[in-house]
Amino acid sequence: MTPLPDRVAALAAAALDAPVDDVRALLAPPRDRGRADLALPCFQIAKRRGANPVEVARAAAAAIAVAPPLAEVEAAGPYLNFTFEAGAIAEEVVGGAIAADAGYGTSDEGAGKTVVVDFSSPNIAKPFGIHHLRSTVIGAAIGRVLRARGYAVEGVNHLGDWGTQFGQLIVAYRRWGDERRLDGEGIPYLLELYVRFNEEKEAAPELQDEARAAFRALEAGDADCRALWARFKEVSEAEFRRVYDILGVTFEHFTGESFYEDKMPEVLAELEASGLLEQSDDATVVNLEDDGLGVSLVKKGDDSTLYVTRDLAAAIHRHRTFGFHKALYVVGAAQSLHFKQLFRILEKLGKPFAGDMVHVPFGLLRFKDGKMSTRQGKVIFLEEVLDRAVELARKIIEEKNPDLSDRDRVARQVGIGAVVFNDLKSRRVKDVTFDWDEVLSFEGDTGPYLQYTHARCANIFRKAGRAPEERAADVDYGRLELEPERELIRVIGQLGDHVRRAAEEYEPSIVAQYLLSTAARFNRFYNDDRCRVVGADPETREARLALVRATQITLRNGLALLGLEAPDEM
RNA sequence: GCGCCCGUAGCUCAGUUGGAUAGAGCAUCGGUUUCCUAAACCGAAGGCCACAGGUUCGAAUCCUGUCGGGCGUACCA
Repeated sequence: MTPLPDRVAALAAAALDAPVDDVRALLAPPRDRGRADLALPCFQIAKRRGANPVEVARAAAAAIAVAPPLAEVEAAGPYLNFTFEAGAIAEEVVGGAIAADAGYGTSDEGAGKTVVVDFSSPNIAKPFGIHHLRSTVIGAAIGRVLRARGYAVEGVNHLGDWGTQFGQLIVAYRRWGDERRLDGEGIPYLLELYVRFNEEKEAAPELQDEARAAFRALEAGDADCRALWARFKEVSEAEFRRVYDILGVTFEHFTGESFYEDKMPEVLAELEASGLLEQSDDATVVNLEDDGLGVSLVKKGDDSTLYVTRDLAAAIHRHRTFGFHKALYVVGAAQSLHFKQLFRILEKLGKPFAGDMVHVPFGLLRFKDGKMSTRQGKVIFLEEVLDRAVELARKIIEEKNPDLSDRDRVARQVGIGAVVFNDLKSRRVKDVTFDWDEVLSFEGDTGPYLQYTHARCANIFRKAGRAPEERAADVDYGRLELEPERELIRVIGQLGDHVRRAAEEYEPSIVAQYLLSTAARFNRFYNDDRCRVVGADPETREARLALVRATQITLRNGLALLGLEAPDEM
């Protein structure tokens, strides 16, 4: 059956003598106040024919025959408002959501297309800090949203496992390292060495030269340096995998920067052949001054490589391997220039896919008193944050629902949900200031609020003595006619639109905000005495159970896109 | 200096791609539980949408400029 908005667009287009597509594009749910389900602003259409929009709306309203599924067509000033019969819209939205179930909100518009998502990408030998959560959680959510739109997604963890910093670490370890402490303490010990190196470097600048030499040796294949590097990497990956398990984040590929080591000579040769390389102060650069992008250093004075060199190799390799539709880089906004340079160089190399590469930036995580700095040891370990959140969730459960059978599991779901949601709820470009109170908040616009709302839905089914999956044969959707019900139905009907926008804009917060408004609508319904489910007459009860089920599906699917679990009880 | 990003309630943020009277959460004050979990709900208070111009029937949204903040600006990533 044709979706209701399309049918309205057809009716309105006929009455207005305007193209259906134009009308369909203008048709939108009105802002909260109105009662109508859809509204059509008539300004543009009126202007095109030099008429008064108020007149146009009034004439159109008179010309449209009000027949099911429409209950009312009204001209409100320059707007044309449409209201559906309660049963028609409820059947389409609620019935549709229940029928689609896990598929509700998805689409196949990306079928046959592959998107590569480069995200998380922490640096080896450094702790997985709270600041890595941003790329990890945002990138993972973008990947899930794209999959929901039908795209094939290749998630790549571009581990920072190559570069001068390993020269630094090798130097630090050779000078001050202690085998037993490395064995026993792992990453925190490596962090200690890294911090010490950066402190001592202040007084002894020659240390930096030593570090560059060590990295050069590493790149040249020096056995000793290799062994140390492999050791650092092994210690780090163990910790990272633990964190990813906790967050439920997976990758198709764990190809770090070192993976491209043997692929860089080819790129450098291609750059050379294209005449893009210049010598400048001993270094090898690509000059992008004409594009207003400065110069990009592809090789240092000592011939060792840089970040951009590896990213060029990675981009070419990825296109060769995946033939991607888009390649996304979920990396902090601070690296905007780097990506502009990278994409521009690919363009200059004549790579046809250069235009399909997208930097998806996000804002900096900062402390109240300034920037987070690994070099100074100013980091908050992600695991500490998660542990505290889970601990607090456990405490709250013991207070509010001490009989809950699955306490540990739910505490984990809720605690982690709070931390993850907190990072996804605002537009990603905004800088965020780390605040324990905010991260550990479970009330208001939070993940636990959404999870709690979902649990309420599940609880209604328990109270009704019904399995949520069980479907009544006949539901009289016309019973859903009270205002709180109608508003809940309207919002449920918009999941797919919001998933689409989130995919188009690579913006998980669109889903997060949508879920908050869905939960708010449901809770209003839930708290309204007129809308009680279990005590209602049999017909109304069935209809409301269907509405609760549709809400539950919407919340559960949306939470899943963000990487949050949806417990049935908490 | 130049480039990119941000500026909406005391604080943290939404604002459906330019539409109707700018909305939430937190904090403050007041209320709701013999009734499906109060991690909730209802109400009060809180606004020069940084500022100034411009485009438009219409601007928080688009353009220009100013101010404020953040980030970046070659041998780190």
